[in-house]
Amino acid sequence: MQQDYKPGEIEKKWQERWSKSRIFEAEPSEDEKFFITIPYPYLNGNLHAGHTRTFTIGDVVARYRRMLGFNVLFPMGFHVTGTPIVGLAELIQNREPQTMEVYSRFHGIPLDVLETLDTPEKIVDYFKVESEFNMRSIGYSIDWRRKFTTTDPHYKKFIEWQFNLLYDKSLIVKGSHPVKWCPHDNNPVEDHDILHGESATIVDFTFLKFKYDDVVLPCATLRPETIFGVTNLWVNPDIEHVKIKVEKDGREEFWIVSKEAYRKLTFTDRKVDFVENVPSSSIIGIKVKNPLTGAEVITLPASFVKGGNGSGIVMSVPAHAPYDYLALRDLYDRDLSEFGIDEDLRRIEFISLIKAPEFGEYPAVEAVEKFGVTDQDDPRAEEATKVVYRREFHGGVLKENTGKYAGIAVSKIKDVLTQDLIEQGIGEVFYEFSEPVVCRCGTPCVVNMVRGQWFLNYSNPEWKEKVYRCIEKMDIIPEELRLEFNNKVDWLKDKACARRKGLGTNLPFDKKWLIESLGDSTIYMSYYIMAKFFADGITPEHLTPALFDHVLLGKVTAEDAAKDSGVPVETIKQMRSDFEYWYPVDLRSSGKDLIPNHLLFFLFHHVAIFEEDKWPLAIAINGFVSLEGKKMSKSKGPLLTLKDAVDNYGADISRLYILSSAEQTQDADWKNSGIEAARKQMDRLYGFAADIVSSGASSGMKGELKLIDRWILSRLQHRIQETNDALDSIQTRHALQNSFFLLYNDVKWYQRRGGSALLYDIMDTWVRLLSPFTPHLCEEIWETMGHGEGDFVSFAAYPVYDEGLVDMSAEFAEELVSNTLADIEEIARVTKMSPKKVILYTSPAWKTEAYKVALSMQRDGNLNVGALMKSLMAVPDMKRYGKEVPAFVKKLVPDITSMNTEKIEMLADFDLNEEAILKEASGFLAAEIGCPVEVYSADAPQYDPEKKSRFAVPLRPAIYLEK
RNA sequence: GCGAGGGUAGCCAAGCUAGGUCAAAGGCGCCAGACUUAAGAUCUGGUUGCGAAGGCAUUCGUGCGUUCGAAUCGCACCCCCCGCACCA
Repeated sequence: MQQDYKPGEIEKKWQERWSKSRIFEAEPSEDEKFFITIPYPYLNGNLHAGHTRTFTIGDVVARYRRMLGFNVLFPMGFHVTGTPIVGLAELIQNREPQTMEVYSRFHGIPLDVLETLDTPEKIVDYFKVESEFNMRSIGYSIDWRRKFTTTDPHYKKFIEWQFNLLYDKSLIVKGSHPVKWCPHDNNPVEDHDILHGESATIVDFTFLKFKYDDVVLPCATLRPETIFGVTNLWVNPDIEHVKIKVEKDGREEFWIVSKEAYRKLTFTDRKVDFVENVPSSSIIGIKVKNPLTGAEVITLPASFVKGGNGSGIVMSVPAHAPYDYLALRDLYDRDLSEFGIDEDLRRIEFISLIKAPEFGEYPAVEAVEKFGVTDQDDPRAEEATKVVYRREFHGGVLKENTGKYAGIAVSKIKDVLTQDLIEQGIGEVFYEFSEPVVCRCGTPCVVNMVRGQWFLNYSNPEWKEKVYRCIEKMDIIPEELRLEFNNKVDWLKDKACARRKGLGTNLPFDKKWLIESLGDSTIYMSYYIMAKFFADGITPEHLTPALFDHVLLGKVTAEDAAKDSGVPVETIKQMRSDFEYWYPVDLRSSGKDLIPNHLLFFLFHHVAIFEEDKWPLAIAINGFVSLEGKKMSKSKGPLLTLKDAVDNYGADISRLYILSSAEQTQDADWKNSGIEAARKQMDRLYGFAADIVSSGASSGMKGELKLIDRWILSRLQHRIQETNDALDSIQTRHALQNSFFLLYNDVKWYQRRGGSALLYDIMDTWVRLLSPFTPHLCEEIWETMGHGEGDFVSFAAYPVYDEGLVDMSAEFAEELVSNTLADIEEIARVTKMSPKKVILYTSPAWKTEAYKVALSMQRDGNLNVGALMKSLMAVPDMKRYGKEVPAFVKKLVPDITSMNTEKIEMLADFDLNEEAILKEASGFLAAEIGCPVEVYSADAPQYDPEKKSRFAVPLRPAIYLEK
C-alpha cells in the first residue's frame, strides 16, 4: 500500500478489475438467489445526492448478501417516459436562461454540449451514458448486461403485452375525472404552472337539487346528510343569478345558480346553456321543496353566501351549522317585506339530525354561545363551524329522523348517501377547489372533467384486497410504514393511465393515447431477466404476446411460444427458467417519495399479473437528501451530483458519508463539514491498515491469547452481530456506527492496552465487515494482505457472530481496568494533584461475599436490608466485621435492587480475581497516570497510611493518591 | 382538513416497542494536553453546574399523572416536517 490514501487511483483500479472479471454478472446457480432492485432513475438530469443515497443503500445490501453467500442479481435501467424530458428539450431549444444555467452549472454539462441536447432523444442518449458512467464510478455492483431504456422497442412490446393483459382482465376502464384546468390555455395545469393556489386540492361537493316548480335550485354541500335538517335556503340578494339548461346523462333540467357557478358548470361533464338572467328578488321568499324529505322550505336573504362558492345557493341547517343559525338569528327582527316575506322566522323550527357526545340538541347554537359569536360576519363564526364539523364528523351518529341511515357514523355516511342521492336523481357530484387557483397566464382556473379517459381501476375492491394480502406477507422496512402502505391502498382511487403528450408506449387498444409513465414502470423488474437475451438477435418483432405469456406466466407452452415468436425454443426455455429462478423480487429499496405512487402501483400490478408466489417479498424505504439544509431541485438548483461528490471526495468517502449520515426514513443533510470528516476517517482507516500491512503482521490466533486479545475478539463479536442485525434491517447508519466507529474505538483501546498479536486478524475481519460500504479501499487492503488475483473481498465470507469467541470475563476485567483508570483520573483532576504513587485496594473478601449473597437474594426476588443482614450474620466469618456490615448493607441493597435483571444475572455468574486483574494492569495504569501503581487486597494491605482500604467495594477498588 | 412521522445536551443523532446498567452511545464542532521546529494528521482528556477524593444537584418540547424509580408508560397542550394524485 502506498503511504497516502489516493481514492481516485484505488477506485479506478478496482472498478476496472470488477468489470473485467465480470463478477457482478449474475446467472442462476445452485446457491440461494437474492433479487434486489432500486427504482431506475428518470433521465431529465444527472444523478444527484438523492439517487446516491438510495442506490448506495441498494448496493450495500447487494454486496452484503453476496458475501453471505447469496447469488445476487442487482440490475439497473433508465426511465425516460413521460413529459419532463420533452419539456426539457423545448427549454434547451429555446435557450431558456434558468435551464441553461442550472444544467451547465449544477448538472455539470458543458455549455457547448448542452446546446446540442435539443431533442428528447438526444437528452436520453446523453444522460443514459452519463448515468451508467456515474454509477460505475461509485462502485455499484450492477449487472450492466441487463440495462434498458423505457423507450426501447423491445420494452414497448413488453408494455403493450402488459396493458393488453390488464385490459383483458377488465382492470383498465374508461371514465371521466376532474383536473385543474386553465380555460385560457385550454389545458390541464400542472403544479408548476400555477401562479396562486398551489396547495389547492379538488374537493367533491354534493349538489342537492331543491325544486321550485320545474326549476332546480342546487345547493352545494360537503355534508349531504344534513339535507335532513334543512329549514330554509340562503340566497345572496347582491349577487347575480342565471337560469341555465343543464344536460347530463341524457337528462335535461333547468337550474338557477350564481353567474360564477354557471361558468364553472360549463367545464364539468354537463352540457350547459344559458337561458336568462334571474333577478335575485324573484328567488328570495319563495318556497322550495326538499327533494329527499319533501318538506317545503323558504328561501331567505343572506350576505355570507358567495357567488363563487358552489352553486351560489346555500341550504340552511341551523341546528348544525353556526353560519346558518347566525344568519337566521340576524333576520329575526329585520323587516323582510322588501323580499315579500312577512312570516315570523322565529317559528322556523331547527331540525337536529346528528347525535354527538359533546353536544346536546343543537350543536350550532351551543358552539355560537361558547365562542361568543355575535353575527354571521364575526370571524369567530369560522372557528365555531370548524369545531362543530370536526366533533360531529368524528363522534357523530345519525339520528332516527334520517330514516334508513339512522345509527350510521357521520364519518361513514357521505359516500353511501351521495350514491343513493345520485341514483334517485336528486344529488350530483360537483368538484371545486379548496382555494382559488390561478394559472401562470393569469387566468382563474376551473375544475374540468376530462371525458373518455382510460383508467387503471385501482379502486376495484378485489384488486385492493389482493394488495392488502401482499402487503401482509411482505417485509416492510421500517415496519412502521406498513400502516402507511395500507392507508395509501385504501386511499387510492382510479388512476388515469393515458396521456396525449410525452415519450412512451401507445395504448395498444386505443393507439391515440400514450401510456402514462408511472403505469409503464410497475413490473419491469421481470424485464431485467429477459433483457440480457435480447442482445442475441432477438428483435422486437420476436416479442409476441405468446412469448411473454410463456416466460412470465408459464401459460403457453415453450413450443407454441417458439412457433409464435420465431425465437428458438431453447432460448425461450432458458428465459423461462431464469425467470423462475430469479423471481420474485426479494427487495425493492426506494426513496419515501415513491410510496403513494410507484411502489403502490408496483404492488397493484404484480398482484394483478403474477401468481402469488411471484409477489414481491420486501420493500425498504429511505429518506431524502438535502444540501446544507436546502432542498435540492433538478430544475432550479441547488443540486449536488453524484459525479461531483465522487470527483471531489472519491467513491468510498461519498458512500461512507451518505450511508452514515441518516437512518432509513430520516432525511439526510449533505454538509461540506460532514463529508470532510468522512474523508479524515477514511484516511485514518487507510493509515491503520497500511501500518499493519507494512509491519508484516500475520495471524496471531495460533499463539497464546492474552486477556486483552480475548477481550478484542469478544468485542469484535458484538460489533459483528450488531452490524449484521443492522444490515438485515437496512440500517446503514447503525451498521457503520458499529463496524466503523465503535470498532475503531475498541481497536484503539486494544493497542493502548498493549494488544498487538491479533492486529492482522482484526484487520482481516474488519476489512470484510466494511467491504459492502467502502468496497474499493477494502479490496485494496485485502489484496495487500496477501489475497491474490481473483480473490475479491467482494466475494469473501461476511463476518458473522461467533459465540465461542465471546468472553464476558475478559470484558468485565477490562471494564474494571478502564473504570479504575477513569476514577483515578477524576480524583487527580478534582484534587488537582499529580500523584507520586497510586495505591489500589481491592474489595475485602467479606464484602465480596456479602455482594454475592445480595445478588443471589435479588435474583430470588427477596432482597431487603433486614433479610440480607440476617443471612449475613449467620455466616461465622462475617461476625468479625459486625460493626461495618450494617453500613455496607444499607448502601448495597438499593444499589442492587435498582439494577436490571440482565445485569444481576451477569454479575451473579462471575467471579473476578480483581487483585490479579489490577496487578496485571498496573504497568499500564502506571504508564497512563505517570507514576507507580501498587495493588493490595483490602483484606491485608501492606501499605495504607490513610486507611483508604476501608472504601473498597466489589468492582470498585479503593484508591489512594500519594503526593 | 385528512393521513403519517417527529421534538434528546453547541450541531447531527442513539435510546424510548420490553421503565432502573442514562448526565444519557457515536460522530461533528469547540477547549486543553501529548507528539512535532511549526502546522496538519494522530493520540489523550474535557465539553449542564458545583466540587481539594471517585461525589452531589439539575436536565431529555410544556404541564399534570402512574411508579420505590420515567428520556422511556398515561392524559392534556405547544411546535416542526412530509404526503394528499394523474406529476415523475
